[in-house]
Amino acid sequence: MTHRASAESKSSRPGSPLPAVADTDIDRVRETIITWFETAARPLPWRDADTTAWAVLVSEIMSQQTPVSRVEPRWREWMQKWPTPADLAQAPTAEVLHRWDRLGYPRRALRLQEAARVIAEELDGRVPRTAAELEQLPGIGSYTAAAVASFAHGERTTVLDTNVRRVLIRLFAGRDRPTPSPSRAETKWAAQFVPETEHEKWNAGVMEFGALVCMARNPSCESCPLNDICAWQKAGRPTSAVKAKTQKWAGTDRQLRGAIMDVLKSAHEHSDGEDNVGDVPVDLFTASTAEVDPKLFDSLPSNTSTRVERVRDLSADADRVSRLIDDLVSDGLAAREDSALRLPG
DNA sequence: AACCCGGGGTA
DNA sequence: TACCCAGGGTT
Repeated sequence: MTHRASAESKSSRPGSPLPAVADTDIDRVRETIITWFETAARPLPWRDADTTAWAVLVSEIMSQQTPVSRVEPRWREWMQKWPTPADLAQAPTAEVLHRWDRLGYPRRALRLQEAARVIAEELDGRVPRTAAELEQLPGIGSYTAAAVASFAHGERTTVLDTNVRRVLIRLFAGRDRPTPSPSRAETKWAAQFVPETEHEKWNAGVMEFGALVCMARNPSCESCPLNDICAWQKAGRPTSAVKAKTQKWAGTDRQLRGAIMDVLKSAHEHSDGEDNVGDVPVDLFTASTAEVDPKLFDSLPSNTSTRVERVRDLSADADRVSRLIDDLVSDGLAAREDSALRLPG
């Protein structure tokens, strides 16, 4: 009980109040989560004791909005190819995007390289140690800064990802899911759970608990070691009336852009060690979508034709394709001089 | 606060 | 189909 109550006013609208939490419950939850984590944690490679801060940072960027199972193989390849910030800083951007593969949100790869350049060129190759400093780097927001500071450097931060938010909201607010984005009040509220010692175990543990027990969809409440104090359980596990709105995908620029990136990466892969690809894929797009010499496909990988057809299927409008390609160039996703669009040879 | 940014697995 | 996933950035 006590004076902890005031972290929340009536500010966070749809979610309503974050309740005061009794000290006994805080102790119970900390102890339970940390104990559970010590036996149930997945053996993720970036949790190994000898993992560098840089490698931890890469794992966190890759994991943004991306399931861990898909990240692991890419992360292993990256860390073998570019073990230090200086290595990634010097890599051709086209190759960086290619090795990002299909993890999604390729801007993350660009920003990771930008961050690598800042670290290599301005910070003497050292990953910043505090969350405040980390957050100054491109592509690193409040979550990633807190996570890297905690997991790589042992700083006592409040790591608040979607898992942590869901676990705490269920346990103490009795709701099934958190609001779309955390308020400052929620971050402050969540901070009270982070213990003085073993804070890395808490941060990693409560995240893991959300991923393996208190999942968004079919949570394992039957085997949950905290279901006796869970406010959501006591309330009968109600579901939110308001459903999160999901973005359209089919037919959007987003889908078309992804298809274009797919072709560019395919062509880049084929261009390794050769010099005959040039900017053919771009010509395929910017030329009339109605008429393309089939011989152009001869110099490309066998599946490029299929990929280009996919782009055509998504848009019969050549201007739209051109515009998206221009956007990709201006966004740096296909830098002309750096070679994703104008392919290396 | 609202919106944009990929892609794949799953119910 | 809709939802979910170790979020961040822009307007």
